[in-house]
Amino acid sequence: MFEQVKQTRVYQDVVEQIEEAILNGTLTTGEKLPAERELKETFSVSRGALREALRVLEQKRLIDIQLGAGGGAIVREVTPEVMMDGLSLLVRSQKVPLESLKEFRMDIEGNIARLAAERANAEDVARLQAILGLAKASLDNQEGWEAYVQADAQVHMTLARITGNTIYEYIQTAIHENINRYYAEFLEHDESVLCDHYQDLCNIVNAVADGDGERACDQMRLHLNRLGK
Amino acid sequence: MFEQVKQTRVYQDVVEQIEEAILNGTLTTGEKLPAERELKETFSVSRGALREALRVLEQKRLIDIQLGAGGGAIVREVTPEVMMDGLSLLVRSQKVPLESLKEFRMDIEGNIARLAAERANAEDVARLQAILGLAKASLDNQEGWEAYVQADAQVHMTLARITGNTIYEYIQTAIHENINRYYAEFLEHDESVLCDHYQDLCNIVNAVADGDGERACDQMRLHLNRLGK
DNA sequence: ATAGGTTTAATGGTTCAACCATTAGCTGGC
DNA sequence: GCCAGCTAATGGTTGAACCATTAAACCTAT
Repeated sequence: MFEQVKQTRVYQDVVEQIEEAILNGTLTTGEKLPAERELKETFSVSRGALREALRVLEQKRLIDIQLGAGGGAIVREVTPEVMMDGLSLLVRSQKVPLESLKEFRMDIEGNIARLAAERANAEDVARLQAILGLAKASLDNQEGWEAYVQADAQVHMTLARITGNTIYEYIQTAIHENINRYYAEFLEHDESVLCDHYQDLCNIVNAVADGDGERACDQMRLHLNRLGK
Repeated sequence: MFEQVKQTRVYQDVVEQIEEAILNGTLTTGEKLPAERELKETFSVSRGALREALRVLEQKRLIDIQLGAGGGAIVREVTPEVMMDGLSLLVRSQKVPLESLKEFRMDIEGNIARLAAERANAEDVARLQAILGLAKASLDNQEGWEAYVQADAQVHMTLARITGNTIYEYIQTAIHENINRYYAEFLEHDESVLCDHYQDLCNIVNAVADGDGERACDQMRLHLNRLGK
């Protein structure tokens, strides 16, 4: 019947007010909030409490804070980037079974590949093939895996961008920044493995070029499944 | 060639040290950190700076803070829950095209339905059918849409749980807490709409009962597509 | 007049000290 | 043995002071 009285902390109230103002558009991207010493009067809180609130908003990627005269809190643009921290923590904590992460990744990147295949135009395909060219060159010239890994990442990122859905773009970034970097360390560098890997990428890009979403999805999943061991 | 010198703030250093300790297991779930007045000595920072660090860690869901004697910061378990805040901000900001959100949701929930169909045992199916029974009853008895909406949410959540992948479970929660709640307000309450909606749920559950992943996925996507308008 | 340095003031970053509010545990009286 | 009240530990909050960084105003020498 009754709810537990929630513990109120003044900084939380400040966070909620500013957050609400940002999300509902009262505060717009790029706008500068008043100085701390002014804000603390507005909210009638101490500077310490206000600063705790600003720390939280900064952590949420809702504001940036600039130092010096004329500095202060500036409202950031809200983008799917805000989803990256969570996934990053999840991976780094290793509290979630690797299988679950792998499954999630295969589903996400499979969908990305499918959508990319359905939506890629000639220019997109050309860009993908150019990246493949670089990858092939770095393999042939024995430039080592450094350049190759970079090319691989670019293929994945480009596919995400082709979908035109920024959510996928940022999730792909988060995956690369976390999961993939982890695997990359254990990736064997011998030639046959890299060649298989390269062939996978070719298969995916070819499917995209053909506009065959299902095949692109399947090839991507095969590719990731092989990596995951 | 050179990198921009990053601005160092003492609280950030404290955050990183504690975060690292939590993620690498030096600090384990449930463990209690020393009192603020002790921690500030350990890190050689002021209590204000330390508290800013604790606010950030709290926001990241890495610690809980208890009040009173014997209170203090307690290390939380890291779960996919940490991903919810980002998605929540994204939806509330309305800065991301509804189409993108809808597409993302259809892909995620489609995958959930497919996995659930592939993995559901007899008990799972029985649970789903029981929920459908409640939904049907609330429709027949004209109990209004309140009970029905709740049953609908339970179907989605149960499917996510059946996948056995906690990432999907939490993403589904985030979706329900944000996207779905938004749509629910605009859902028409007239009988024919609700009946169509109910029929969708039946189709999905039937596909799951048959172990037909593809059909479950398709039905789920159809269902969501109809809602999105 | 302009280039270049210097001063000034605004502003975030940090610290310290004090006090309040909540809570767990102890203590003493019944 | 139990309950009331006291005590101390601990997070919550405040105010004041000072430091570090930055932008803008202000000189000064050529």
